[in-house]
Amino acid sequence: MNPELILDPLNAAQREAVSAPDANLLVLAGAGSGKTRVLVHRIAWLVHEFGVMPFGIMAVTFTNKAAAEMRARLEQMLDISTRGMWVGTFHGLSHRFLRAHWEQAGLPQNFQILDSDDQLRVIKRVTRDMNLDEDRWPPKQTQWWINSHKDEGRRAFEIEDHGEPVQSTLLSVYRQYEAACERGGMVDFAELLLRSWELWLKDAALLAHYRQRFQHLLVDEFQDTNTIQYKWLRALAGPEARVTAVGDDDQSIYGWRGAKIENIHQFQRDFTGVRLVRLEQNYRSTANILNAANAVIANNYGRLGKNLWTDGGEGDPITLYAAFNEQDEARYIVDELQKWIAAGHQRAESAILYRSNAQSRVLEEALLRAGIPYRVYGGLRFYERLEIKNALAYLRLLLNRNDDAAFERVVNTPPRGIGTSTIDAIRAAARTRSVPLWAAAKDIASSLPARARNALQGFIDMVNQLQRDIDSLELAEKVDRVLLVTGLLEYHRTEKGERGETRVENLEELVSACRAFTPEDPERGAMEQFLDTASLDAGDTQAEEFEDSVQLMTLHSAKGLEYPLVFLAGMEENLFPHAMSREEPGRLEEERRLCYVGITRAMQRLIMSYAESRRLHGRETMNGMSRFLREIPPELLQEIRPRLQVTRPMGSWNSSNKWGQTPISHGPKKMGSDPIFLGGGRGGFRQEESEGLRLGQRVRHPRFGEGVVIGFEGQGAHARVNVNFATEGAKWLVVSMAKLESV
DNA sequence: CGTGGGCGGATTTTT
DNA sequence: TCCGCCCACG
Repeated sequence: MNPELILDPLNAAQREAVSAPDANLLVLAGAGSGKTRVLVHRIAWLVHEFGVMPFGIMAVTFTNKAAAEMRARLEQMLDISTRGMWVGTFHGLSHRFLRAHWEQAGLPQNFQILDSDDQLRVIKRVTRDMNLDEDRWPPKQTQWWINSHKDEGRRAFEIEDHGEPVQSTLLSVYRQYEAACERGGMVDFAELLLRSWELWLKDAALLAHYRQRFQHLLVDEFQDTNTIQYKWLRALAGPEARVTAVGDDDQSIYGWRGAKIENIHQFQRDFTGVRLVRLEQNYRSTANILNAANAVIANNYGRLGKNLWTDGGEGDPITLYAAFNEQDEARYIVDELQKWIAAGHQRAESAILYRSNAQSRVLEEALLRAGIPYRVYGGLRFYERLEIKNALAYLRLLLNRNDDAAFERVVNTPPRGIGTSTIDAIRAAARTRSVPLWAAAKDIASSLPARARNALQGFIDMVNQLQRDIDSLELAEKVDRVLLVTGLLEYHRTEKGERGETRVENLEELVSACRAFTPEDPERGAMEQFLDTASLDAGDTQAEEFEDSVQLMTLHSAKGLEYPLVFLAGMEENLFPHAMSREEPGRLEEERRLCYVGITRAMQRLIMSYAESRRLHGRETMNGMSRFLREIPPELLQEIRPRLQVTRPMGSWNSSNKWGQTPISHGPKKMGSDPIFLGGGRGGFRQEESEGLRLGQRVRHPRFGEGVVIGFEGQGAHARVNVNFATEGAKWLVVSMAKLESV
């Protein structure tokens, strides 16, 4: 391959990165600056210019989606096979490594991956077994506590027990949890990384082997690495390997789950001769959008520094809509969407982004009313669904009877008369004998009362028999049989309502997924490998919605995506920045980065909105516009309903918040000066009030007194009326909200 | 064993 | 307000 072909399509900075010397490299890639492209071309460059064997390259990403995309683009670009190259997530690669070295890692050959749901179940059980009050020791929190230690690379034995009761207790749960995983041959997500790393440190020969092999490591989204991932990388790289780290400190939004933005700084200290290249030219957004993003992020401290620019045009101004309440906001968004669609655009080219999932409901209702198809991201993913988890648990139990999490899940699903007392007895026996639940169940079955005995024995026999029956079948047939024999399919089929229907469909989908599955490792069974995929991959690549629809998602899930039209809804204090993150400077900065991420998703048109009044947790709240809006230069913003004054809904209006705390009085300069926005009426619009107004009619307004109607604009709930007041002069009012009485 | 009412909590999410 | 979870009841 001609090296020029690799560099040709790139700009100067991209070229510099791609053709940098074969040494450590840090690429600061701004949003929309062609990050993935640089990564892929860099690999091509390594292969074609430096003669690196694909076999010696490892490329690490955070999500399976990113890994798949990288692989696809590599294969398109490189004219040699990418076989032998390791491309995957930290977890996926660690898993691969542990499968190859299970014995050295001290794992059973058939070890199984525990997803967070399973992990929670195990922790719940441990908590109960320790006779801890679940209200005082919520398993969710314990899970979080354990995981954050593991993400930092700390085992239970490494944590010092200060004798402080809370910490002591959590620590012993951690220990018990580790023991339970050990017994069941279960490995949670953090464990994959931790154990790989420990094995490298422990086994010098093994580490040397991998270091020898992978002389070239590339890491995407470097700002999202957590401590154990960084340690993992450092250990594997050693002093010799050349590491290319690509990331953007301004897009670090996962600090709350352990990502260490500092790693990107630390990288320059820990690795020798790191060359730094900044990618600042943006190919995605208009200048107005980029300038807004730059202005917002400039308020953060300690950045590595970066300024996005484009050689494209200014584009449309950014629209800011000051909604009366969340209903009004939703309706405005729907109106704008309809205009957009009417102008011949695809719905799928637009996205509505929000800070928290709870915000989607109102938006969905408005879209539903307008008959606009939409898709909400972030629900339960395929492999997380109850019926799928049930089916997978059966498969796991078939492969490994020691899998307690699986046992607990299916022993009485579908219900087969194995009640809590029986299960408690099994648990107790398992605990006293320190054996897995399955073994304990077998042991105590005969000593149970007849009914329970039969039920339990029936279950045990069924699983054993099933294993023999499906032994020679193809994966999909195996699963099909399991669904049938265990009664799972029938059970979900008889669930009432639509729910059962979808569940059966999902189970059928599972069988098709099995049919489509190609195992990679001939040494291991197909079902084992399928289960690994199910644990490590959320499965959201499949079942993509086909219909052209508006995309709804949180700001977090929007990272990495782009849309010609983007709405940022709910730009209010306490919502965004979220109340939980406002106090600490560090967390506030992360919110600001999130805002930066949101703004830079927009390609052509960005519409931001906030609600003066929002119903939240059953309360009418008035949060005021987000501080991030104030950080955008006013000349970039076009306020759709600029207001000179704000009145509050009658019930909550009081003079103390009339001026000083009214956001608009500190807000950006208004463009133009015409209409006046007036809040009025509680919780919505009064359609009937917009009727019966005619030109010349005398009306009375609660604040402005009497006046004469001198003009109309718009229709329906958006209709506005121009009233010439005796004392205040002419003002535009939104008919549906201003409490006008005819005189 | 399944459901319905009462209660408390209510960012963000990948692997 | 609304949703999910827990417990009590049928």
